Amino acid sequence: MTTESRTDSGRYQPGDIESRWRERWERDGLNRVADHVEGRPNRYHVTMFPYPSGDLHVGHWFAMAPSDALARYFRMRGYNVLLPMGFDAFGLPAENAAIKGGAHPRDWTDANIQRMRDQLRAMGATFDWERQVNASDPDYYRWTQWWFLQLFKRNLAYRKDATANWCPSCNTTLANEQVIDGRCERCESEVTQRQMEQWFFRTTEYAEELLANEHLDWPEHVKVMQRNWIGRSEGAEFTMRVQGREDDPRLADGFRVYTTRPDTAFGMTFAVLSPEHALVDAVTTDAQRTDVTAFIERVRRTTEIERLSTEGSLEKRGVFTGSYAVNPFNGEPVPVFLADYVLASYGTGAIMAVPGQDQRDWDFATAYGIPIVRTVQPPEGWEGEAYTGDGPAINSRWLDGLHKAEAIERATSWLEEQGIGARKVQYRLRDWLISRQRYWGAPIPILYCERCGTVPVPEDELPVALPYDVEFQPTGRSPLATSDAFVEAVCPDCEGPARRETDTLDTFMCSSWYFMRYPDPRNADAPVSREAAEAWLPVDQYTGGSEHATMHLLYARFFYKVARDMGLVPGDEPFVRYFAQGQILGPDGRRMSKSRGNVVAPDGQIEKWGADTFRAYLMFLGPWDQGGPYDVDGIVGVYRWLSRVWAVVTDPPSLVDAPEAGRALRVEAHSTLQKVGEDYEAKRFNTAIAAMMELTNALQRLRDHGEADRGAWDEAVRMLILMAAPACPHIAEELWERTGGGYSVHQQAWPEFDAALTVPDTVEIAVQVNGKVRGRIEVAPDAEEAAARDAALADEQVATQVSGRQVVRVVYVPGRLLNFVVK
RNA sequence: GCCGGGGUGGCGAAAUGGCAGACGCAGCGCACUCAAAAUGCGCCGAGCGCAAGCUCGUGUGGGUUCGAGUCCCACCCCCGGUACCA
Repeated sequence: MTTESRTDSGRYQPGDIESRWRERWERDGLNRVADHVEGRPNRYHVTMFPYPSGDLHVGHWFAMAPSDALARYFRMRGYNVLLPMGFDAFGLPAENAAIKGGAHPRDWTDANIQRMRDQLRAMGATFDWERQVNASDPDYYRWTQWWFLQLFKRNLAYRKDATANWCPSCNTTLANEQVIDGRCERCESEVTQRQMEQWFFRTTEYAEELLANEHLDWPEHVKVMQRNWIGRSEGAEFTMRVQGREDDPRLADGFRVYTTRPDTAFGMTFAVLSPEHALVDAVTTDAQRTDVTAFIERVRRTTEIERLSTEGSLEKRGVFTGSYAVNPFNGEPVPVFLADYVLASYGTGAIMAVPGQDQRDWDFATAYGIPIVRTVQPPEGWEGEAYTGDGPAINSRWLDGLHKAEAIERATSWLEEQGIGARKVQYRLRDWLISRQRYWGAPIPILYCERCGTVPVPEDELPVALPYDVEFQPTGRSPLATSDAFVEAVCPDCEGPARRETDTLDTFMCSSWYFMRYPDPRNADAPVSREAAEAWLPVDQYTGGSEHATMHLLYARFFYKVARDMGLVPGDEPFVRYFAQGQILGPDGRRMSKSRGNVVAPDGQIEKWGADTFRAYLMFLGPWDQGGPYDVDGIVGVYRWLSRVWAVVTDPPSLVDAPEAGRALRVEAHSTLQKVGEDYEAKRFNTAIAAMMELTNALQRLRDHGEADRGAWDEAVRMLILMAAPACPHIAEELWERTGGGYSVHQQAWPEFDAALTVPDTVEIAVQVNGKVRGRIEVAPDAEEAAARDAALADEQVATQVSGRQVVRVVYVPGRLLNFVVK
C-alpha cells in the first residue's frame, strides 16, 4: 500500500487482465517442472484425462479447476508439482460418428483434441502441455501394444470363448450402452448373445493383492466398493454324479458345484446349471429338450442385471433338464435344473440349491414346487423364509448341533476325505476381457501363423499401425478384417504366411498406464525410464470421478503391480492418494446432455464472468466430492466477491499507525489463513472460499469506516491475495503486482499464521437449561467453569429458569456452552 | 436385485456429539440516482405473540445421551457403478 489517499483504480475487469497474465505464464513456462527450483521435493498430481468428445464441458472444469488450485497450493508449500494433461483418445464415440457418416475417427478425434486444448487454456491452469499424451497417437499406442506383449510373455494374457452382445440386423457387436431394453439402439432389433474367441488378462491372478487396499489413502467407500467387487469368498467345490447317466462319456465325471455353505448340503433339494454350462446338452433328456432349448433362447435375450435380480417371481426363469444328480452327503437324487440366476462366469457355473438357507433358491423352489428342508435352526419366532444366519445344524445327521464355522469345517473335511471335493477360495472378480471388435483402438499385436500358431508381434516391429482406410459400416467382422493390407502378414518365426489379429484393445488399457507415461512422455525405448519413474511415481494425488471406482481404478492397480513385477516402477500401488470428485449437473439437477438442452458451456461463462470467477464458483458451489446442479444465477455472488477484493486492495482506507485497534483485523486474518490452509489441504474448497469472503467483508467494513491500522491492513491484504492465488490465479497476480509484490505471486511461499493471533479475546457461548438455550454470555475462550457459571447466573433469563430448582449437574464445554441440568 | 453415496430454509450449502442454517443466490425494505443499472446498508426456517419471549423444525419411525443433522436399529426416496460409454 503506497498511497494514503483513496484513488480510484477502476473497477474489476477480468477480461483485461486474464489473457495478459496467461500469455506471460506460458511464455515463462511457470508450469514446467524443469524450470522449478532444485532441491525441492517432487509431487505428482494427476487428474483423469478426458475423452475428447467435442467441446469442453462444465464437468471437465469441475474436475480440473480445483485440481489446478491444489497443485498451485502445493507449489506455494515448497514442492515441485507436476500436473500433466492428456487425452483418452480411443473409444466408441469417434467410431459411432464415423458410422453415422461423419468424419473419420482420426480426423474427428484430432480436431476435438485441438479444440479442447484451446478451451482448456482459458482456465489458466498450470498443465504442462509439453508432456501431453494422446492415447491414439502411434507413439503412445505402440507402448499400449508393448504392454500387451509383456502380459502375454508373463502368461497373463490368454484366449477363450466369451459372449458379446450381437445385433443380427446391424451385423455387429454392441456395447452394453448400445443395448436399450434388450434392443439395438440403432435399429431396435432384438439383441442376442454371441460366443466368440476373445483375449483376456488374468486379473484374478492378482485378486488377493488387489483386495489388500486398507492401507491406501483413498476414500473409504471406494476401497469398500473395490473389495466387494473382488468379492473373496471361502467355500468348497465338489462333484455330483448324474444318476443313471455315467455311461455318457461327457457325464462320466459328473459336474462340479461351488458353495460357501457345504454345511447345509443335507438340505439340498435340487441342483442348478447355468444355461451356458458346457454339460447342458449332455444332461438334457430328449423329453425336455424342446423346453430347454426355448429357455436358453430366452436367456440369451436377457441382461445380467435382470438375471441376477431377486425381485419378482422366478417363475419361467428356469427349466428342468430331465436328469437327477446325487447328493453325495446323503445319496439322495435331486432334480437338475437350468436357471438364469446361475452365471457361467462365477464358480463352476453350477450350484447345489438349498432353499432353506438361500433366498433365491427358496423363491425358485416355491415357484417350481420343489421341497424345502431346513438344515440350520432359525431363531425362536423366525417368520422369514430362507435363514442364512448362524444357528445350529438340524436334519444333517453327523453335523446336527454344530454351528456354522465348525459345521463348514467338518463338511469340507469330509468332502476331502471322500476324494470328491476340496476347499476353494473363489472371487467374484473376473478376468478382464480386452478384445473389441472395433476399429478405433490399438490393434492387438498378435499374428496367427498356419504353421506356428499364435505368435506375438516382435517388439521392434511395434507399433502395429492402425490403417486409415477401412470399412466402418458393419459387415459382421471386425473393421480391420476388411483391410487385406492389414490382415496379410509374414510370420516372424517361420516367414510363412500369417494373418493379423483384427480385434483391437479395450480403451481401458490405454488409461491403465498413461500416468506412467507423463514422467517420460517422449521416450522411444521404453514406456518410462527407470530414472523418470523413480523421480515421480507413484502418483501422489489422483483425482477423478467415483464412477471409476471399480473398473478403471482396479485395472490401473493391476497394471502397476505387473509393472512392479517387471522392475519398471517403484512401490506397489499407482495412486498414493485418490480423491473422487462429484458430478456437476445441469441447472435442472439432471445430468447435462445436448438432448435435454440443459448444457452450460464453459466458454460462455468465462466470457461473461472471467476464468477466475468461474473457477472459484465451481469450487464454492458445494463440497468437491459431492457435485450437484450448476446454478447459472449463483455465480454472480463469486464475481461480487472478487470485485470487493479488487476494491479493498486498490482503494484502501486511510492508513494510520494504531496497532491496538488493528488487533481484531489481525486475528481475523490469521484465523482465516489457518482455516484456508487446512481446507485446501483437505480439498474443502467451498469453505475455503467462504472464509476468504468473510475476511474480505471484514476489510470492506474497515474501508467504509474510513481508517485502519497500517500494519494490520497491509498484512491482511497480503495474506488475502496469497490465499486466493491457488483458486483465482489471474486476479491474484494482478493485485500482487499492483501492491508491489513483484512477479510472480505463484512463486511465493504460503504465509505462516501466528497461533497467538488465531484466538480472540472473548467468545460468546450459549447457556442452556436442560439442553435448551436460554441465554448467551461473553467470556474468555479459556474461562474457568466457575467464572462461566457466575456470568451465566447473572443473566436474567437463565436465573429465572434455574431459580427454585435443583441443579443436578452442570456440563461445561469451554468456548462452546454451559448446560445446567435441573430437576 | 447387488455394491457404494446422498436427503438440512424458496435455492446451493455450513456445522471435532455442544448455540442448526456460516458463506452465497433469490426475495423484501432502505440509501445513492431524474430514472435504471451498479454499489452499499438492513431483514430473511415455520407458527404464536404488541413485546419480552415461547413452541416446532435437518427424508420417515423408533432408540442411546445432560445434549443428536452428527451415534445405533428399521424403512422411504434420489444419484453413481454393475465388467463392451469413458
